[in-house]
Amino acid sequence: MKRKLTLKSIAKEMDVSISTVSKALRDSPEISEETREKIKAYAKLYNYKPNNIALSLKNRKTNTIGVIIPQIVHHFFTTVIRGIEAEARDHNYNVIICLSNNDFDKEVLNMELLANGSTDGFILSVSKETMQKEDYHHLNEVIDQGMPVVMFDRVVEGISCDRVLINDTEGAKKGVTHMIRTGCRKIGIITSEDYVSVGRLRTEGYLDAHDDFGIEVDENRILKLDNIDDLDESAKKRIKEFIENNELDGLFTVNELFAVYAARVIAKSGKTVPDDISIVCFTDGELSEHMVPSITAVSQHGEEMGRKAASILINKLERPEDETEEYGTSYIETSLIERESTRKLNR
Amino acid sequence: MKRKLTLKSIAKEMDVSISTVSKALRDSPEISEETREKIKAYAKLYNYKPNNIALSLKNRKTNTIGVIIPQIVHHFFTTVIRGIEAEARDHNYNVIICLSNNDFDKEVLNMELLANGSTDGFILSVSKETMQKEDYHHLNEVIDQGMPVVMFDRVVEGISCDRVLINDTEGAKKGVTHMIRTGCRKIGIITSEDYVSVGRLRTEGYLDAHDDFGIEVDENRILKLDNIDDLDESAKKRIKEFIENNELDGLFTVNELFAVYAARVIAKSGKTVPDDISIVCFTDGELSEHMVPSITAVSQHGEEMGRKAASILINKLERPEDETEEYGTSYIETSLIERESTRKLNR
DNA sequence: TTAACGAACTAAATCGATTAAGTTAGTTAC
DNA sequence: GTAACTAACTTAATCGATTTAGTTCGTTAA
Repeated sequence: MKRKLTLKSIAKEMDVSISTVSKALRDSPEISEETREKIKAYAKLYNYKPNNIALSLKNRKTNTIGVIIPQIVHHFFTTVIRGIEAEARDHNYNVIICLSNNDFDKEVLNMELLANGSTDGFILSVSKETMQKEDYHHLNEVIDQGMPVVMFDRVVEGISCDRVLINDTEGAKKGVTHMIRTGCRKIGIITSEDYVSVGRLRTEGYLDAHDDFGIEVDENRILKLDNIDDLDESAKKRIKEFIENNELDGLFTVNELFAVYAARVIAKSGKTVPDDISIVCFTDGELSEHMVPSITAVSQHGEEMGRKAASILINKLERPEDETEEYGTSYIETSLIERESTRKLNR
Repeated sequence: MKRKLTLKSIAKEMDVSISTVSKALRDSPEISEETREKIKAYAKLYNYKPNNIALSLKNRKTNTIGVIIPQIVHHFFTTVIRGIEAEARDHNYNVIICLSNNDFDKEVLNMELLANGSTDGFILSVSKETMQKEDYHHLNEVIDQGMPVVMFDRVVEGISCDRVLINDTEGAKKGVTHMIRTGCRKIGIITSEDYVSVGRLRTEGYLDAHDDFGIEVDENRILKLDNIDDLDESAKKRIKEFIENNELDGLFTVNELFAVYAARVIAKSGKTVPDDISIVCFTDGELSEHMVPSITAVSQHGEEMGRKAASILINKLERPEDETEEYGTSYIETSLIERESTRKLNR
């Protein structure tokens, strides 16, 4: 086992001072050509790499972005991370990912941990528990210390930070409009209670689409579930009843899981998709792509979202003196991915 | 914006030396009860937290585990990460996740980055490109510097490190045996070329199961694809032909994607699952769970695997003087999750 | 009376890097 | 001949923490 090279060890070996080594490696004109070349050759030969920890301490800059997300298992988040990673790499930043598992305490813990010198800023999607508690002291604390924060997807109001969102209303409207255009007139929606922002906004899009075509909305065709993240037994039961008790010819769901389970209920009831009933879901993931029939989906463009969030954060980090105290909200456009669960549009 | 507290700023404020503050906060008996309490009260009031970077530099220990994985989009990896996180948290370690995107250069880059002071050790699953290149200099380098490494799932030989694997052969055997027991006699397998270790081992399990029951294996029923990670067009084509040209009553696949696509081909051909043909796949994920019909799967117990890998690594980190140079391989048992794609066993 | 001791601190080294502020020796200018 | 200048270094401060090795002063023992 060989010990890692340091400036000190090189200096000793080459019989010069530490600063000479440092300057030589950074091509300072203060050091003679000859000495410079000699030191650089030695460093290269033994593969010297500066210690990042020491650099971070000295520079009070880590060049690292902290990402805190509720769960990684969601395909959407993995695409967002990919976007963040890509943008970060382009600007020489590293990315540290921490999972909150939708747990408030863990979110706080992770932030405190990373805030103590490990990162320069944060990109985060707040956990469900945090939203319910409405306790944002940990966010305010890091912001107060001068660390920029960018929230995405699940954002809360009243925090001094930038936001990146998808246009939920517009996206839902696109999906529902597509069903209307392809002949559906009795479209149901499986969404969340209004206190979950994405649920509320997507429900709005559903209503907007109907409005545009002058179609009356039947309140019975709106199912609001508590939990938008999981598909538990009670949700399954309510979805089953909802589909059995409504004569639907179209169904919009705010996530993939609801759509997949609904498709299962529909298949068992002997109806076919899309002939008897069309399905469109929010979120483009593996499930909707691979199901039989595959499900038409409103894509959230997670990668683009990640890139955007990272780009905003890095921008703030690079010019910290732009303390204009101005925060913006960026919207990522959605797009409809037509698959087998909807009829073809006759143009 | 308020600046972060440091020992220095506290010392100045309280008119004592830095070391007094440090000692007081660590409850050293060298400091009088009175001073200690005063300093601790102040630190608590203003929420002092030591700077991790400074601690890491001083202690030459980061208490951080670096995790390098090919892709996060795989449900399996997300479960492994959850296990690593859980075990790490229990032992006061942090986890940094880096994605290699199956790219050799990125794997090397990530390792070098993290090795320069950011982590104490590594848990990794090598990228496909690395396996093909058989270039492990980056692994040997960090190991040479005294950083312990634990490989999981996709491991390579000839590296001085511990390994955590699932019992691939046993798992495949379980799946195939289940089909044989439920009456299948013409079972096909969609696997990878033998150079991908998991593919080779799972094929072995398939053969073993047949052996046990004295059933002859027809070579035509074995399909070996190049790429086990994606389902590209050429893979789709070969799977389609494979199923159409074989009179199968059972199908085992080494991943979910192959199974899902096969199910689609089978459905289109008018046959039904499991009545005409049973399906079992390796890897328990969201796809197999939610498909209609849902697919019986060999679960890899990713979380357990992550915990095990982290536990081994942390153990090495905590007692570095156990330089016995002995490395072991741990196996995680698989289990069969019976779903709708196989017939029920008559007991 | 004074050496010895201990309580309660402080000073300084250290981790590994960067960099402003010296230092030394040789060259140039007048 | 010497002041001024410069090339090529070195010293030392700094980032924020810990820790070993002092320091100071009051108390105790002989």
